[in-house]
Amino acid sequence: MQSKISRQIKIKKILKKNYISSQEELVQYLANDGIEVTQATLSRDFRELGVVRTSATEGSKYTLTIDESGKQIRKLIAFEILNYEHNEHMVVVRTLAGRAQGVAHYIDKLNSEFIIGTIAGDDTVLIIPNSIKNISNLIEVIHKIMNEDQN
Amino acid sequence: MQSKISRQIKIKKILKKNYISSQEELVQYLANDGIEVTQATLSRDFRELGVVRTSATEGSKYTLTIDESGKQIRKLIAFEILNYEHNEHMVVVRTLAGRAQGVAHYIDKLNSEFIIGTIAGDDTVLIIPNSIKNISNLIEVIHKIMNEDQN
DNA sequence: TATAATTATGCAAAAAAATGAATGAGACGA
DNA sequence: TCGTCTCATTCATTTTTTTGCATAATTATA
Repeated sequence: MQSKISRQIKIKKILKKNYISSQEELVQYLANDGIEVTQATLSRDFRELGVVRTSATEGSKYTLTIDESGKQIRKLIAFEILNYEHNEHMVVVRTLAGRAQGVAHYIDKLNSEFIIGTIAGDDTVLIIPNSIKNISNLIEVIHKIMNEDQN
Repeated sequence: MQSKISRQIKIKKILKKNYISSQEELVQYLANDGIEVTQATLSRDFRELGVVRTSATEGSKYTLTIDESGKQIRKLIAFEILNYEHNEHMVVVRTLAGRAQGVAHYIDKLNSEFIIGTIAGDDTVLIIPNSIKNISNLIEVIHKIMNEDQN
């Protein structure tokens, strides 16, 4: 029996390549790969991975959503952000090298009313508030992201 | 604050702002923030976070390395990569939306002899081999990254 | 080199996460 | 409405991870 993460990696691959329309079906696919799990576990995996049922031409199938709502993504972002600073006009977030684009993308997708845009370099994200009056609200948003750890 | 991840986030912040030259010292800082841990735990945290002792002007201090060797980064990359495909000339890796830059950065830093460069869009990384003869070696590298989960 | 200071690690306990079995909940067609 | 199918959830259990303590190993210092 492999680890959870390797099972989830496998799930991503299978969903990408095959037409899977029920969790039980995926149980079979995984079994063929020597991974034994029950439907209950897949239900949880799907939630964590952000898998959704989409209606295809023939019936419906499961697809990977590339959305940013998964719990793992949130943890990931928290890990990537090192710190932040701000002045009266904007907030600058420092990230691990090469991760700024990803962090900015996540922040964009939050659709926060306080943010009108982000710009990302290699390890720096610039966040522009909709008003300088909202800098503090904006900081609160960032702070929350950094301390993301509730399950 | 209780979880490991939030403690490590805090550690990153503290190291960034303060001059910490021993693990015991950090124990104190954390205690001031209401986080109680022992030196043993910090020793392990440092390894996981890639914290190193650097010699500063006055003595030595601990610094965050922004390197790509940490175990957490490897797991993260494996999570971000969805799949890959290739033709005779190159390999194309698909990632979660907005994560391609980060993945490409990681791949660059591998300094693989088989890779002469990467180009990243939003969710796609193009990897160019040093020779078309090495496509298979290159694929092996990618494959290994995707299945990164040994502890 | 000897001593002190600091960090890493083996081990056991505690805490947290993952999992399966059973079952509840919801959708859908007969 | 009833029965069927599928997914989500609860509960109990197993497995894994985290952690502190004690101490070994290492590093710095006199």
